[in-house]
Amino acid sequence: MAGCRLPAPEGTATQTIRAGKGPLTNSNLTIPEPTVWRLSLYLRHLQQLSAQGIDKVSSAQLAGELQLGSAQVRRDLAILGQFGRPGIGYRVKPLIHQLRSALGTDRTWKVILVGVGPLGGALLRDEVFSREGFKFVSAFDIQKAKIGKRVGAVTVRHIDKLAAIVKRQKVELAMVTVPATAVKEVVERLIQAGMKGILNFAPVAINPRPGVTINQVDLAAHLEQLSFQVIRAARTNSQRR
Amino acid sequence: MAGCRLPAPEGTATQTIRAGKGPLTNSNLTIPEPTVWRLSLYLRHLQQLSAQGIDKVSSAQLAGELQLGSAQVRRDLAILGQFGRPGIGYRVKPLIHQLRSALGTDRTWKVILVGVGPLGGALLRDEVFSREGFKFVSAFDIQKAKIGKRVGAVTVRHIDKLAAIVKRQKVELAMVTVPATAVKEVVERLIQAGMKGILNFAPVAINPRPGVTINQVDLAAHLEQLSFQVIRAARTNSQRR
DNA sequence: CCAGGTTCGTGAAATTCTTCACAAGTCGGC
DNA sequence: GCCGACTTGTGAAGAATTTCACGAACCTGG
Repeated sequence: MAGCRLPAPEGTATQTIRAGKGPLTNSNLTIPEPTVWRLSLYLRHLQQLSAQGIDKVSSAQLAGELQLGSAQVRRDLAILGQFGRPGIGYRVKPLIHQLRSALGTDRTWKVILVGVGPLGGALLRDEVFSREGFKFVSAFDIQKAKIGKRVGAVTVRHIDKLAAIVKRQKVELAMVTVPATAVKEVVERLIQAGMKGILNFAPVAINPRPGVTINQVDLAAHLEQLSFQVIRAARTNSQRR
Repeated sequence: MAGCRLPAPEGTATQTIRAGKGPLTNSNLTIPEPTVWRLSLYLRHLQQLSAQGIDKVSSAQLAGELQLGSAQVRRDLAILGQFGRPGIGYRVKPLIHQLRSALGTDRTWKVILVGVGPLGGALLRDEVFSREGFKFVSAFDIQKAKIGKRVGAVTVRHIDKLAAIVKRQKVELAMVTVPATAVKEVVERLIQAGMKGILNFAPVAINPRPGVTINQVDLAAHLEQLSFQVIRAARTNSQRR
């Protein structure tokens, strides 16, 4: 999170379904940070609806299922352009397409993973990523014993091969699942190799470089948030006497 | 940074923590949601500093390392009570203690995990959780082949034993790493068993029950956020001509 | 074609969160 | 004991986000 609130010109596909009315295509709008996060939520949920054969949905329905306000849903979706139709709701398929376009997953991203421990291995095997447009092209580790092994769809290579492969294949995203002590060096290598985005799973803060986006996934923090909320719930309950 | 916002916007309640004077304390203050998330950040970073033998730190220093404003750091920490000393900064150890107290990790939480696939196995083996006060007491799966195996510190049991063990051991938190199709049923069982907090790793929205906190960790969403930011960075760069 | 029931998009209000800016506490040196 | 350099905590201002509430679009059935 940090101070990451940059302008986000949203000038994507101009596919305006509506006929008749002026094609109010989206223009240079900055998408609020909290909204971007919710876009992922919407996308995920719409995909489920789509899988169930549902082809239209109202803001109220989405809101109910995702525990949000309907106005919020409408405001969020309106940022992508006019997709809803009054009296009808949103058509699921086009909306999914538009969300992917906004998030950047309307194409395939090449991804590498560094650190094939238990967590790294699990991520390599998880099909959810390829389903969403992220394709592992290689994995790296420093332990000899792991080199050459096949995990998920890729073969583990020695980390010294990293730069070469990243450059040859023009990989733009990386997931880092190495021990905390190794993170700094690995990230440094990745940046040198020209990586554009890095997802770090170790609880270590990295000072960023211009032109490179570094995000962190802190699993312990997720549990802490849960613990906090559980306590809070208990407290407010007992106070509600 | 990463998990900026909570994946699942929960019923925004209010937590009260009281700020008195001395070391302990806290009372009726509602902690803003974004702040709670940052508290985890601070905690993680302070633990690192502490491990390096550093015993005091200023808001400006923390802010620099975590990419925040110093005022924000001070405002956040001030919620816990007066811990800083003008001219000095914050003492690391007590601050850690206070953060853990606020987040609820000043004690040990018993945790179970349901769904011992690759991801579940990785989580069971990850020591970061016990380091932060979360202790796995058992793991469950439905596949016969896995029952009885030892993963990390626990033995895998059949899911039918879930309710009994949860009740006997008074487990309050659960991590769910089962396939999307099974989530609903598993969550239902957990709630029946009296679970207080549930962390769901499948990309499925769950409708919450009163008294139970359900949070979601959506790994694909984290990648999507990264992809979005990378695109945005590229765009703003090219526009800056 | 109208009436009644829905539902979107969006100004404007309300709320929440962040940043500014400064009084006041703390330290070390002399 | 006083000075200058630092640093916190916090009112107040500012910015961002959410929510309200309403006009207009849209469908169905008469």
